[in-house]
Amino acid sequence: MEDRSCQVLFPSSSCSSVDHRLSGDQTQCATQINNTSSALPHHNTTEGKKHKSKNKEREARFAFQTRSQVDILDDGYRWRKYGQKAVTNNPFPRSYYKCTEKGCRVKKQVQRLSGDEGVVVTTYQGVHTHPVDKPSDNFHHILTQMHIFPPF
DNA sequence: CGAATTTGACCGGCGC
DNA sequence: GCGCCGGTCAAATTCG
Repeated sequence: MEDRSCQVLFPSSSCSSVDHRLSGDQTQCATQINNTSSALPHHNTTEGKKHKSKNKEREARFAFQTRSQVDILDDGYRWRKYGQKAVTNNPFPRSYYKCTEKGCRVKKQVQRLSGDEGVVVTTYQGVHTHPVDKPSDNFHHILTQMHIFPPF
């Protein structure tokens, strides 16, 4: 376990099967508000076209722990925070990020270890479809890496 | 002015 | 069936 140069193995070509990606495009979130008469700002009654279940297959997950003081590690991609929730058994909240890349629906989860606030757990979900355009030398020492495979 | 962030609400699954 | 937990969206706000 020597630190060569803070090189992180991304799930690009390591995974055995690459057919995890959808071959078409079904999963499209067309959740758009086209009803202005709705007094309720939340979810329309006429909607309900959320294809979600059916394919319980989840994208491969890649998690690794790093020692950092900031939750936001610059890996060369731009992330947009879309949520923050506190998990039980953890004094620190978990942050949810999404890749701002067009067509790239990669999600990232950042969570601090309970007890060790110096350790940050970053979990990537999905794979990037675009290459990095920025040097990701900001990576700190990777403590542990783990590949989480979908239930099936 | 646009994009990113913040925060609260709601949904969906699971456990009891 | 209800409550809990985790995850996502969406409107408002702030930053650039």
